[in-house]
Amino acid sequence: MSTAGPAPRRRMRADARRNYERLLTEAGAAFAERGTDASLEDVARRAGVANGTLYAHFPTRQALLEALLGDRMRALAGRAHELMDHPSPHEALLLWARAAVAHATAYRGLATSLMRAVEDETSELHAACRSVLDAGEHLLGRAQRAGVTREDATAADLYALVNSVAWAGEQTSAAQAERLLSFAMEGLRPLGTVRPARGR
Amino acid sequence: MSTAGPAPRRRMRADARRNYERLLTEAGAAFAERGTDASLEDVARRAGVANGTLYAHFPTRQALLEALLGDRMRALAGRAHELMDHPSPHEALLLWARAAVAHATAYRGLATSLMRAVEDETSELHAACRSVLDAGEHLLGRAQRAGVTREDATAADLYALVNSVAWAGEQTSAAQAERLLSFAMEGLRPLGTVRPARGR
DNA sequence: TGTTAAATCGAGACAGTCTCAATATCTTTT
DNA sequence: AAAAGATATTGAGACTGTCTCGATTTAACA
Repeated sequence: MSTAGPAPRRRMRADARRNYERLLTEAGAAFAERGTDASLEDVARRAGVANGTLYAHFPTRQALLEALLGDRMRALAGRAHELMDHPSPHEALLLWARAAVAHATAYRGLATSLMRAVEDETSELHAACRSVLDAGEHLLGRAQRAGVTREDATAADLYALVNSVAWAGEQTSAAQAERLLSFAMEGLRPLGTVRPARGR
Repeated sequence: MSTAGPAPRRRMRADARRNYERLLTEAGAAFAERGTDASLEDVARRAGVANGTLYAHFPTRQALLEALLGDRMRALAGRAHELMDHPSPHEALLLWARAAVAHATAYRGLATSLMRAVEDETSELHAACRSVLDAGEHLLGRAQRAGVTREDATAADLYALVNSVAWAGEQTSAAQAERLLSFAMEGLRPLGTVRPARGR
């Protein structure tokens, strides 16, 4: 639950702030149990508020997701920058990808929203998605410069890969997602090289 | 457009048969342009039929998909069996995976349905999905016995992989899907081996 | 306490899913 | 060729959901 709030130009009225927080709480709960397609009518009901109020605060579903996840996504981007110091560029990339998958699995249906939002400039989630994609690009670039990752892989590929794996995890199990991720990340190693017998 | 029809215990009435075919045609068109979430009300409208008629013929959306895709899916399974004779087990697996991705990309949203249906025994699509999964298992098994594919990969992994890639393709582009597929399939090679410099 | 800007309310317009009793249509039989 | 019987179609209706906007309420501040 973020404490940042909705970018208030001036301080919000007390009732507005209260409703904003309640809506966020209930939306988080609803998304957690029903996925990102949960009924917004229901969210408003659970927050004890008319649905018009929900739409006043969050004009779109993506706005709700941004409010719910924006901070965490920026933290994920930050984590990528920290990992730039990790001794093994390939390991760093794998660790970060794993974290990104975990993030994209927060709610059922989230991977789809994240994928849509990165393309759609008008989405409230767009900026957060971009920051994640850009962060991935740094890690990927370092791995490529170190010669431990295929040159033809792009940041967009990495973003799609992470979200695809998260999507698969939503449909089946976290264990399968982890296995898929390890396959795909191994597949990013350059062709014509000997791969370490232990996948680390 | 299948000519198999709806498993008629006895011959269908002429009007029923006509409506069945029309519904299938329009559903195919609607799914093609709107994805698998297209409005069924609209499908019925376009077919010039009341929506109750649609539900009489196809009790669920998945029933419609089975009628539309069942034959093609069984053909895909058949293709796997043909490929068992291919000289390169790894190449055979790759070729088949590519065909499976192409199939799962027929409609936007299809990958999700295919993933759901393989888990859900009550789905009308379940049997067709199983036959695809089982077919993949044969190809995968041969590649593993030949020592060109990781032992820890399962048929479920392959199924999930193919559908994840198809999903990514839906969200972005066929080109990116192809790249993701090639990464993942390379990643299926056994650890501790030298990989060919050209991905074939 | 009165004023005012801000926020909330909730009915209403619309679209979609799915069901089922009434009705219509085809097929078969005589 | 008409009636009987089986089969299929109809479309209104009960839901659930999205989203908007004019009327109303409420908090903030002098």
